[in-house]
Amino acid sequence: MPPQLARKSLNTYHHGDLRDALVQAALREAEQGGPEAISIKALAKKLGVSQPAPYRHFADREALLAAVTAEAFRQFSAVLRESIRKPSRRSKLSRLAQATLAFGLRRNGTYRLMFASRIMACASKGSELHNAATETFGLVLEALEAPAVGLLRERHALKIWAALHGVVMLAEQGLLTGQVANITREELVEDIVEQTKLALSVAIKGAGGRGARRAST
Amino acid sequence: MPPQLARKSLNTYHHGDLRDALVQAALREAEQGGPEAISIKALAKKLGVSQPAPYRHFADREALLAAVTAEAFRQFSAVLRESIRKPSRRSKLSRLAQATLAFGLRRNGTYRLMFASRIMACASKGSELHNAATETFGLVLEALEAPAVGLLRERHALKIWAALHGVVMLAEQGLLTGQVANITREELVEDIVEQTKLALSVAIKGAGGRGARRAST
DNA sequence: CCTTCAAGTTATAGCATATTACATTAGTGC
DNA sequence: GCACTAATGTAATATGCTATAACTTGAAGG
Repeated sequence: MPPQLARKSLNTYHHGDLRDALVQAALREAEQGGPEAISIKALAKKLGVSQPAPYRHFADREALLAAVTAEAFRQFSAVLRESIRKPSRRSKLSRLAQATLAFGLRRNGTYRLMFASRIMACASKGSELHNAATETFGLVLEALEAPAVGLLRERHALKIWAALHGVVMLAEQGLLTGQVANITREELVEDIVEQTKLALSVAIKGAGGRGARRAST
Repeated sequence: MPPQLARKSLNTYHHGDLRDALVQAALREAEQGGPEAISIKALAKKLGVSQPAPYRHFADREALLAAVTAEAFRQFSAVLRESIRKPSRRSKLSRLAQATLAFGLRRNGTYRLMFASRIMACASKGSELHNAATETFGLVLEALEAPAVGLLRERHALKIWAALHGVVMLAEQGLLTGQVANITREELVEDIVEQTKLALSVAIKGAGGRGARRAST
């Protein structure tokens, strides 16, 4: 069932739910060609409306991209949440990390929409987009499942979050393959997971009951 | 001295060195607004030539971006090389890591050109661009200055390379600020450096003379 | 019924990429 | 010196995208 048939009636002048249809169609476009593949004109044509019609729902292309990116974050969150939900012999952190890698590679266009476009940088703090992104990060915190206090835990969540992000981006750019080592991306991610666990355990032991300011010195 | 005056004579029909002037001017543009700020038309106007003139030197916009990105990598390499050259009480790895962060934030447009655009992904293996990027990664390997064998060393270089990359990107997107912790980006980077050193030392001890397949299990 | 408003439409302006055909200059062989 | 040729520039133009302005349609409420 094509989405444009989801309009209220078949011969209407009005589309019915153009706003949502635009977001969904744009997400499909981004899936293939990334953020730059999203074209207002092309979307309008595909949905059978005139070019200026989308501007009734979004002030400009940026606004559409923001909405699409927020939706992408929600889908990403759902995938991550699912990865840490069901029990497994592997740790939550490992599952979330591998799920992140898989999402970043298989749905790379969507991933780039979230992390490699200028949209997030422009999102204000309370915006729908910023909230969706923050919620995603919350899942990393959850997956860490460490007996660490808030600050230490968040610190390590940030580190592994950044590292995973870096692996996905570099892998997609061909900067990981073709090196001396024939290490797979999955192995590298698993390595990062182990390294995080190690560092966290050392930090907990080292900091003890102190203020947990630093792991070294 | 404006760069367009570097032409061979003042009243010539031909520019003299349009190709290089385009790359330099484009890099300046990217410095401000990132890859998307590079416009063939605007560059031509700024350099005082007609719009199609640049197409004599670059097949299309992509080709220009590739050349500009390669130049950006060379500049990035120079900065990193300088950071690990002069002696200091801080470790080479720490200096390179902080230099990467500083470059990524202060010259973010250039940084995004290198790491957040689709150009690298399209670069073939022997291309000027790919070579420039690979050389940059070589500096990370060099900065690691560990008594580790090639494979283990490269593995950890990849991990810290990815993590630094992730920190820069997330920081620029505002996904690091506004969390519970008031940790600065510099502290986070230093933390990553320490974590890498820790993991590397453990891996060396743990793997010993074995094949160094894994750090765990 | 008929007013009103949200959500469409056509028409158009402006800007960017890229191509084609033509013009000019620099360098080379004679 | 001079003609030829290749490199490098120009003008004109086609195409595609964003965005705005002015007009039209249809549904919903008084």
